[in-house]
Amino acid sequence: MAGDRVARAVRSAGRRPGVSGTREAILAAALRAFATSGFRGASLRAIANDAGVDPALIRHYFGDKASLFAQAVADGSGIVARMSAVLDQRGPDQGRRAIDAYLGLWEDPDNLAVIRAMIGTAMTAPEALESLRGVLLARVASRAPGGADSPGVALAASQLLGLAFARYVIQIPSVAAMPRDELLDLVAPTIDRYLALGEAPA
Amino acid sequence: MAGDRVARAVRSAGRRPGVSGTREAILAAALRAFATSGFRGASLRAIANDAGVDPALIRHYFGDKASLFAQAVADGSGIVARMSAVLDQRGPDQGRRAIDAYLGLWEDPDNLAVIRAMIGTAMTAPEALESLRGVLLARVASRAPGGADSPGVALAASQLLGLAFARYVIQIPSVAAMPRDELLDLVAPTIDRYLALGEAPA
DNA sequence: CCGGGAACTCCTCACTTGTGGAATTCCTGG
DNA sequence: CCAGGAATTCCACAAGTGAGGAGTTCCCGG
Repeated sequence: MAGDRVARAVRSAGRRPGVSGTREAILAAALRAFATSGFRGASLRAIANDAGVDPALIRHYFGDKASLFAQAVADGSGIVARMSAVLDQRGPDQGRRAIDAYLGLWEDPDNLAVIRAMIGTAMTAPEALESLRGVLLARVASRAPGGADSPGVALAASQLLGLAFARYVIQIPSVAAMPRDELLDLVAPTIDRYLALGEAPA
Repeated sequence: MAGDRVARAVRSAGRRPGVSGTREAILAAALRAFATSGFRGASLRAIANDAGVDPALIRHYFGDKASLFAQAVADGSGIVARMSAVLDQRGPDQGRRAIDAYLGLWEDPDNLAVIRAMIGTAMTAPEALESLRGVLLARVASRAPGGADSPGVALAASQLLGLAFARYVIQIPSVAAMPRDELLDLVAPTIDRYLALGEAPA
């Protein structure tokens, strides 16, 4: 039997040659897992398996499960900035363009994973809610014309959120199946009206 | 020592005298747990403990954890009917009345628990998503004028959902702190416009 | 060229979870 | 008044969890 397991065998332990991108693979897998199973439901073993890696490596790189989550969300949270930046542009067809850009963000599977991870965890973990609100508000508040965070922008954001939720999460047929152009036509006036609230104040 | 543990002692096993309302206590505790921890995160032992009951009683009454969830949601899902009924009433100030009624539903802690349980679980458990969509659509589809489920009603629902989410879950300051009347004034035109879509088709 | 540290794997521990069986006490219908 | 069932408890199990220790292989700076 000693002659049997010659060289490679089980590839046992030890460092691999070359660069491996393991860290990034773990973060991506973690985001997927947190998005689809929530914080508690996502298991480190499943994440490691998805990343093609030993579970102990997660501990090696990130320590805690909570730290893993924080890192994964922070890593992918550039999309939060892009989500709120969507409402920055002004102009004649600002509503149409905002909705179009916003829906585009939700249609990217990677972004969807981040969003679902944040919202899903925010629903079940108070401290995650804190950080989510913090990140969202830091952006929203920064671009208010009047200094405070503007009701118009917030209402526009609420419509966009509800729309994306209905279309991509709950998947209500009439909204999920509607052609993009038609959706834009129907919802753009709403966004335009909300955004105009901040421009003609008292 | 025999004289010591006279009567009550550890209250060991056996049926309790009188009615107990245990079933209802379990359902209520389950709803709380699912709302705050999600489907996976809620443990049967924690639910039983919250209800002041032995974990095995859950199995006795409901069998599966999934069945428990289904029962708990179905039990509290009168609110789903009320949520979609909100969009039934027509008239001059239909938008205002719909928003007012809808927000009222979210402000009841019991209802909020059901909603959070459904949404939180829908985000993290595909099979729960199926049943959630089914329940919602059975109601929404039933009152469509054209026979199919109407885009106008669905869009109105998406705005209401996003609004409630921003106000009660994420708690964006400018939306959460806004007086009810002001909110109604700002959002009612949107709802009115969406609902009018179904009335003047081609 | 060699030694320290980084990358990586295996194994184990203590704990929690969902599920289920068996026993006990009480209520109620005949 | 008594038998059957309902309500309730304790105990046990197998599986999965997060955490951590110990060892192995490789890379790179001196």
